[in-house]
Amino acid sequence: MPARSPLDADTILAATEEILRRHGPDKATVVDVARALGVTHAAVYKHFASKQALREAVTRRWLDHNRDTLAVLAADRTVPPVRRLRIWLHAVLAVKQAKIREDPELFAAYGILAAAHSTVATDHVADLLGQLAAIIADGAADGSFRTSDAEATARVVFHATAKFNHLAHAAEWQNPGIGAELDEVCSLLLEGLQAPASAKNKE
Amino acid sequence: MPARSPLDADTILAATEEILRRHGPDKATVVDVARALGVTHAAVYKHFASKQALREAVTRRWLDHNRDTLAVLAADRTVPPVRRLRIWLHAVLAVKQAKIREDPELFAAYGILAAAHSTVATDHVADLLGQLAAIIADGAADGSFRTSDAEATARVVFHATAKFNHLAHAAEWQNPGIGAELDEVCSLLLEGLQAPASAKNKE
DNA sequence: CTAGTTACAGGATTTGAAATTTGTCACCGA
DNA sequence: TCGGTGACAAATTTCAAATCCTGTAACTAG
Repeated sequence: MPARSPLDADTILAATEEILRRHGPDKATVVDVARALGVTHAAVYKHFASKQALREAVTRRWLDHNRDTLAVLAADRTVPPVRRLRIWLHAVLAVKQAKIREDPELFAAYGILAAAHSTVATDHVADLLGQLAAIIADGAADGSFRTSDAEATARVVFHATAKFNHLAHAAEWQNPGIGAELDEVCSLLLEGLQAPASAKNKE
Repeated sequence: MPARSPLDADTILAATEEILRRHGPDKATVVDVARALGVTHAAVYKHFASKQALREAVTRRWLDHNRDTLAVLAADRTVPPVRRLRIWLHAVLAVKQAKIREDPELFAAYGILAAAHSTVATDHVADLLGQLAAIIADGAADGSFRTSDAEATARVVFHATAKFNHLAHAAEWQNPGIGAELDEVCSLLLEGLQAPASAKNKE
């Protein structure tokens, strides 16, 4: 007797988030999720192919929200590219710091996916690189940045700020000085991006 | 009957390295080390206060060797600072890549220490920062770099190259493109360090 | 045909007892 | 007194049995 509820994917995702928050990513089971919904675990498998797929859907939800938040900053033409780049790089760090503070379990679930080489993580990086490339392209267009290839430059900037965007450094983001460190790295990178004509630094 | 051998700290370290290589850092025990030396494990504790101290001593040996290798590059005044910085940053990566290839178990032992917040790891970072600051100070002195504080700048450069020097990224160092990525980051950083007078990039 | 059920095989995880390891101590010989 | 030994308590690890979880399948109601 199913009693009630049509049980759509979104309802399952909400319940999964709740279970993840309560039990943490290691102890959360599909059976727990089903129990919270008042159905058998097989019902969940009608909507999601695997436990992995369920975890990915939950994480993708959060990452898509982040992507949209950051996209607003990246696309804001009222802010000059030099300043926009700095703001955006800080925001990338800030949204992750906020998640760790408010939803450590869900953040840990994200970490597990990334370690498992899920495409969810790599897709998100691709999204971020696209936004970064857009900022840099804007800067190249208005003459504030000197670059021949905005996408390549975006990758370089992303690598140079790995300490502030890569999951592997999440433990260090608790450190109070981390924002100032990012600021200093930004300053040096911006010097490089704005540098005139280019010195032959291969010398 | 001790039979032979005065058994000094160095002999124990050599045996420990061998055991670590054979068993890996998780399965290597001090009883194993003692057995390999033909003594009881209590004898090992006469020379090292704990298993942790033994692991640290083995790792410190390797790190000190690295430090010395890199110090030669850092102090080589025959190479101009701009080029020396690039070479040194590549060498930091290269020595770690080599260890992973040749001695994966010992490298893993290093990772365990770093995760345990041993001072061995932080001391080594301090050493590297000192070398980096020396290169940058040389560059400031001969006018190739513009900086008011070589040590602060060294920290910034180190953070910006975290992807290529921080243990957390060790898995990515297998990737064939990693050297080229570092090269690109170096180029951008060098542009920033060499940039004239400075643009007010706070704008 | 969709969205649920029960039943079940195979794989992971938990559990608790046994074994091993760590670290200490009293003692011993050169 | 230095460098070793054997015996030991406490903590940790191992291993096998039991349990639980994942994923599939055959079945059912609307």
